Amino acid sequence: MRTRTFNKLPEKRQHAILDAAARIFSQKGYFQAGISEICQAAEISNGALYKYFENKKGLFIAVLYRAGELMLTEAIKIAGGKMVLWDRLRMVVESVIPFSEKYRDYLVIFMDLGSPSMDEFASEASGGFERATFGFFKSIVEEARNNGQIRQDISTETAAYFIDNHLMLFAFSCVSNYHDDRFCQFFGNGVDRLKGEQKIELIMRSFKELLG
Amino acid sequence: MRTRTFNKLPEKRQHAILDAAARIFSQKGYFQAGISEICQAAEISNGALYKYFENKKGLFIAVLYRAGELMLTEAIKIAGGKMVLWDRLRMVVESVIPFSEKYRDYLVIFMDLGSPSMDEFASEASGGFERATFGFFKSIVEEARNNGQIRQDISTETAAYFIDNHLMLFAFSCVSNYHDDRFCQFFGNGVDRLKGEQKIELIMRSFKELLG
Amino acid sequence: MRTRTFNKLPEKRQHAILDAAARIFSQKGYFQAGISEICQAAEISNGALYKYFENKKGLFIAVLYRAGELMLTEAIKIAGGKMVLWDRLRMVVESVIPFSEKYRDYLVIFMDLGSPSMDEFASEASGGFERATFGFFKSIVEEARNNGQIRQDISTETAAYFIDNHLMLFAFSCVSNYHDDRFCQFFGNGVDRLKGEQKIELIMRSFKELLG
Amino acid sequence: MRTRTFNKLPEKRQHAILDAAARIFSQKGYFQAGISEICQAAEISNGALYKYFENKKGLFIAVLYRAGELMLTEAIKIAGGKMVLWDRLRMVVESVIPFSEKYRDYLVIFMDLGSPSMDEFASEASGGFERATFGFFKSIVEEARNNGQIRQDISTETAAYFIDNHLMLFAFSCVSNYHDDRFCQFFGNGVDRLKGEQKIELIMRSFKELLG
DNA sequence: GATGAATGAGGCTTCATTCAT
DNA sequence: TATGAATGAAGCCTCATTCAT
Repeated sequence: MRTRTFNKLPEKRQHAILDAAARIFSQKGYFQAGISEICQAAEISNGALYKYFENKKGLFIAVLYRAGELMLTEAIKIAGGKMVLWDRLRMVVESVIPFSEKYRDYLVIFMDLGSPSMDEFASEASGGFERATFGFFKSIVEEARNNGQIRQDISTETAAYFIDNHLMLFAFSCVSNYHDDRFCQFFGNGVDRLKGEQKIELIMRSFKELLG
Repeated sequence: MRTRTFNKLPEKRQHAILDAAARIFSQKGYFQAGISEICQAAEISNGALYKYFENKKGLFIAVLYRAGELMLTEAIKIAGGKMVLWDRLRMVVESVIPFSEKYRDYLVIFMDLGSPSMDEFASEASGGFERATFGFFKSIVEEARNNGQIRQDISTETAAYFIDNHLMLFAFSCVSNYHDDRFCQFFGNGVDRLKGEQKIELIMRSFKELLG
Repeated sequence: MRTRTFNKLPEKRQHAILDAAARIFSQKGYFQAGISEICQAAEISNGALYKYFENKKGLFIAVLYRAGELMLTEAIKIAGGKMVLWDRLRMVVESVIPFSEKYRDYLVIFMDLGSPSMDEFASEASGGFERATFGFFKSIVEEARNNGQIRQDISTETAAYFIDNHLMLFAFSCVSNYHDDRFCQFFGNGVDRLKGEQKIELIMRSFKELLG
Repeated sequence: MRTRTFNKLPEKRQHAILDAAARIFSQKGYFQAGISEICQAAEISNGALYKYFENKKGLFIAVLYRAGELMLTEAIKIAGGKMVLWDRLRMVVESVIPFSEKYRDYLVIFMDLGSPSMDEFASEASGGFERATFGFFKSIVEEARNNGQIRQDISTETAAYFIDNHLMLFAFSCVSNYHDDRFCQFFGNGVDRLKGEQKIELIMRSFKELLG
């Protein structure tokens, strides 16, 4: 574990380094991102990086963990309190845009994990987080059904998976041209881009139409 | 466009070369795939490749076009004839597995386009195909609504996007560990992998629960 | 085997490359010799080197084989014909100096194999050659004993090992300050260096005194 | 000379540090040995090392001096008293094995000095010690000749050099695979390794056959 | 048109040495 | 005096692309 020396840094500095790495990784992708470029962005020497992390892979995994941390923090903010399903979903959907703006880079990186060339990293990060979102959506769906807020004949898995898919792809559409195009082709005129707020309303309409 | 010389090759040879390239691209990803490795797989010389295609990017785009071609061919097979919505959807869903087996490599490459580091290629391929699937799903949804096969209060876009999402992610789950894990976490026990047929039934159930 | 491409080069070019590599390896030692430096000396690009040899280690082994080749060629020149022991030994001893001048670099490299940090290479080259010199010395010693040219009570192994040691260390003294110093401390006044011819006479005297 | 601060350390600590450095230097060779690795082995900080020694080279020279010291101490134990030549030689030969076991690392380092890439260090250490062994062997040879224990017609230099060569290479064969192989090829069957005691007898036989 | 050897810039990583604490 | 984090030059190797044959 080379991380000992990294963990000794002030937390702000740690985050600044991971943020810088995330920026480069998100811009160029893992394989195209250069170590020197990252070091320059992080304002550390090449040597320092290798004191902090075993190698490029190790750095990337640290960035993934940071991404998980941030998402979890965000999730916790959303998960608390009692709420009608639609309010809660709106809250979640609305949180996507500021999150995707503030933590764009981490979201992009997370998204990249889907690529098969990243398979070696996928297990490193996805497991915990996916399981968590599943649990969360499952519980709010069940509660909503018990309260008669959604149709009785919809199974929990179906609803939870549907919600998760839509949210994931919505989040992706906030940071990737490809997914934004796709979203706009379905919901827009295929030429102009939809704005964040418009997307939110469309997502919410989908939820209501299919679950309500 | 060096493609002229490529097009002079017998079609079988063209396909064999693209297939070989697709195999390597899918195994390693665009950036990690080596030109020499591809040439070896395609049984052509390095020099020949640069006679056929401008450069690595040009080769990749040719592979993308081939992927689009194959998907379109498949789509056309499915699109024909009159059919009840559920039968048509089942037909589509069921076609995913053999397609993902036969054209695994192309599907994987297509999947990689979602990665932001591939943004420069995304426009190259997605546009045409996405627009096509949208049109297709939109038309069958509208027909189904007219025939009372699905709920009247569901908008076409919502339904078409929902269907497309599910199919896309199902297809991805057939070729990517990451997406397979995700699917199984939602629908399985999170440990064992679901088989193709089980997935099909779960997808169909989702369609029926949410649209029906 | 990357060597296929190397073996396609004209033999002169092959030797020129190996000679250049041998020069740098002998000057700096294996670990201190830089690939780029070698390429510059060999007038080839870095890339070419890695087409010819798997890596630095592979290049070094090729140099070792070349050294073995040269020594064997030299040995064959010496081994032929019938001769009185003393004449034969003188011939061998005398051949050391021109050989050490012409193939200084290879000799130095061969010498370096004795260092424990080179253990991984030692087996690559020594085995065959050592065994060969042993066989050669053993046969001339036995013949000499049968002809009454040396004392009857000296065992073959003892004599062969003695001869080999002296020759080896003599050869080393021709290319290494350390061994030259050592030789001169024993046989000279410890300050001035002995010349090649003087060394030859001293070696021959040793042979005669101890074997004769 | 940073050595002043080093000399202030308790002698045990000094030896412990030099022993640790010797261990690493012998395992990896001078160029492959890492300063940090040595510091870890010596349980001192990187900074401390540079307080004790000017640089890597300075540390290595200190290790060489320690090696010389130890060898001299051993030599003195052997040199004392009056003894028949063969007994004295046996004593020397027999002392090689325990010495090579106890001070393996120092012996290996000493051995490495023969490599031309170490020429810059060779003068640092060899001079004094070689001169000493020469003096020692010369005196016992002369005494033995005066007592009629060896043949009269053997010159002092020849005998001393012969003895020193054999002892040196025997010592090397105790710590280096390369030299062990060489010894066994000459005296063994070339496959099995000879044990220490067998080697001793073979060395002694050589001495008696050639000098006696 | 086809070949495949050659190029050389650029990537990841190491490590002797320094210096603020 | 001791620490150990930081430096950054230099090392080995890869690979997209070119070009003589």
